[in-house]
Amino acid sequence: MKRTRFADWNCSVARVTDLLGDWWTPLILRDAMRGITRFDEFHESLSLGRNTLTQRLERLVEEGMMERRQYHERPPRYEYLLTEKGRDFFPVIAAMMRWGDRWLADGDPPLRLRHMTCGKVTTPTVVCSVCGEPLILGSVHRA
Amino acid sequence: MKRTRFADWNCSVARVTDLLGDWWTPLILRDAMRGITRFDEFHESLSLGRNTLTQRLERLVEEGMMERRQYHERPPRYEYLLTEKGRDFFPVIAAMMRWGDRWLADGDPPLRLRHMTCGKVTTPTVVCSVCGEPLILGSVHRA
DNA sequence: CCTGGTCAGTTCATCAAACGAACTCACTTG
DNA sequence: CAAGTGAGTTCGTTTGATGAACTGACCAGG
Repeated sequence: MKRTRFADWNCSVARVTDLLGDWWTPLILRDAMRGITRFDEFHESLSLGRNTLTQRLERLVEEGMMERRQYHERPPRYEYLLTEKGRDFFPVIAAMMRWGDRWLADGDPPLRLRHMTCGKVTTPTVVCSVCGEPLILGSVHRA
Repeated sequence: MKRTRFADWNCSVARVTDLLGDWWTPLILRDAMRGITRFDEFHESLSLGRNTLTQRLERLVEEGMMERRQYHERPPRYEYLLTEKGRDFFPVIAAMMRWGDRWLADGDPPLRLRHMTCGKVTTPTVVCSVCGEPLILGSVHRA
């Protein structure tokens, strides 16, 4: 029995989950956002099966979130770089970090972020694009 | 062989992924945020196996993201309500929607959100908590 | 030349967990 | 009584992760 697919659901969350709702893909993306590009680096960082890593990287390339760039000719060697589409997933990762820091951290969060523009230690905050107020559950409804 | 666990990783994204990075949990949370509370409603909405739904709801209760509230005594009947911890996951879902709307939608996004405070159709935006500028990959680094 | 190391996969056997159907139990309703 | 509802539980099958090993194409050094 094939795993349930959500790609055709008329719902963004379902479609995102279909693409990225597995154990490894968010972590691969996080690593890619940290600058990791090569198969071995991903493998070392995450310690997942090589077949699983291969498959996930392929999927991310297929979906246009990563591209392969050849960095060595013989033998052909590729690195995996985030596309715009892949980089644009950063706010999701940031929101996850925010939630995890608040609710799953034992003490200090594992990692603090500094916003380079204002120089301050920052907390990713999801806000309304129009008025800038933080969006919380209950403050939005279907348009 | 037991699935790799990330709960002890010193990394928020990994911990969040350990808890929520499975196929169904984000969708269950989305449905809960839409107001669904009962076992049958979840089951109907998502069409997943009843055992899988049971297990996921249990996990969410264990993790303190949902609580069971008895709404009928004989036989005992429970509904599943989001806690503060569960509601605070909304920005992650919103960020996923934002990304999905932009990159996975064929035409119009399936769902537009209206922000009740300002009354406008809104786009969830992840910003710096200090200066309010949108956070994109590359604009933050480790503090 | 050979050997060993590196890199990026590929293969394979095993097992956990999803899947989907059916079942179970305790009620309620007609 | 039978049928329906709701919330699980059980069970057999299949999928896909896991972890180890293998493979092939190089390169470097002896």
